[in-house]
Amino acid sequence: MTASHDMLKPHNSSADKSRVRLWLRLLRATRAIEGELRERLRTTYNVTLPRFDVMAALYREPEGMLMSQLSKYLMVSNGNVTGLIDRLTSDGLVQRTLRDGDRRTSVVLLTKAGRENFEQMADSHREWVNELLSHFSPDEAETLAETLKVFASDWEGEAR
Amino acid sequence: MTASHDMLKPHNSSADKSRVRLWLRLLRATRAIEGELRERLRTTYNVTLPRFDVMAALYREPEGMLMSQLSKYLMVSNGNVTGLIDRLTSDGLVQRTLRDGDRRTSVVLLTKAGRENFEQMADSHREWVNELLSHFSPDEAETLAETLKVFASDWEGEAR
DNA sequence: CTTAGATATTTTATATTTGAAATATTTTTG
DNA sequence: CAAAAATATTTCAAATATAAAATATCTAAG
Repeated sequence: MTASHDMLKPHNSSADKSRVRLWLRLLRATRAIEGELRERLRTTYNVTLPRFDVMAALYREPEGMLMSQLSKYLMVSNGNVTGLIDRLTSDGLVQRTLRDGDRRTSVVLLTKAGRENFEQMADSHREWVNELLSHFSPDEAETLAETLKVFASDWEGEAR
Repeated sequence: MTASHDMLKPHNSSADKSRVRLWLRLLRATRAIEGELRERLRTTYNVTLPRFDVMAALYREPEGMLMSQLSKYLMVSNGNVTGLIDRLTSDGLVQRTLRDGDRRTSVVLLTKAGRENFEQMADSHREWVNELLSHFSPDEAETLAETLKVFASDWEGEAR
C-alpha cells in the first residue's frame, strides 16, 4: 500500500529520517503549546481543554451539532463525546434538543450561559495563541497554515 | 509579559487570526496523524500509542531514564508515567533498577524483550510516518522541521 | 407490514491523563 | 546534628479517551 517499493534499495533511510524528524517536531511543538493552553485555561477559567474544544466547536454552529459531527470534527471517539456533553450539560453550558424527526439523533448546542462563558475565554485564547506563536510573522503563519491544510485534509472528517 | 501592548490598538485582530488559523491547522494535522498511527499500532502490534512513546524514549537511552526525565521528555505528568511504567513492567517490556546512591530515584530501561519488541515496531512506524507525510519532500521536511524547532524549544524540557 | 441491514448514540471495561496530596529521601541551614 | 527546604516518585480522585458491545431507531427490500 505504500508509495515506494524496496526492491532496488532495501532502505531509503535518508529520506525517511527527515520526515520522521518533522513528525517528532510537529508532535512536540503541538504538545508544548497544547500543554501551555491547557494550563492557562485551567488557572484562568477553571476549564479543561477538552471542554474548551467542545465549546469552541459548538460556538461556530449556532444551530447545534449532532454527537457524531462533534466526534468527527474533534477526532475523538463517540463515547468520549457522550461523557463530555453529559458533564457540560449538568453544568448548564450545553443542552441536548430533539428537533429532528429522527429520534436516534440529538442536536447539541450551547446555552446562553455557555455562549457567554465561551466568549470570555475565546478572547484570552486568541491572545495566548498569538503570544505562543509569536515567532511566526502573520505572513509566515498564513503560508505555513496553507502548507498544513493540504495534508491534514487527507484524513480529516468533513465535520459538516 | 506579552510582546505587544494594546494601548493604541484595542485589537490587532488581522494578525491574530493568521496565528490562530495556524494553530488550529497544526492541531488538526497532528491529531489526524496521531490518530492514524495509533490505529495502525493497535491493529498491527496490539500496542497503545502512549506505550509506544515510552518505549521510543527509552530505546534512545540504553543507560535508562529517570521517571522525571521521562515525564519531562514526553511532556506528561509524573503520575501518568508511573502508571505506564507499571503496566509495561508487568508485561516484561521495561524494568526499574536502583543503580544510584539516591534511593528516591529509579532508573527505568527496556528489557531485552522490550528492545526487540520496539525494534520491530519502529520500522513500521518510520514507514507509516513517511507515508503519512509524503506530501512533503525530504527538503521541505527538513526546512519545516527547522522552523518548528525554534519555537518548540521555548517550552520544551531539556530531557537530558 | 416485517425483517434485515444501516445509522446514531450510549454503555461498558479498561487505559490514559491530569493535578493535588502524600510519601520517601536527600540536601541545606542554622 | 536537627529542622526546614528541596527533590523524586507514588498515590489518589476525577476527568478524559479508546474500542467494543449494546441499545434504539430508521430505512429498505420483499
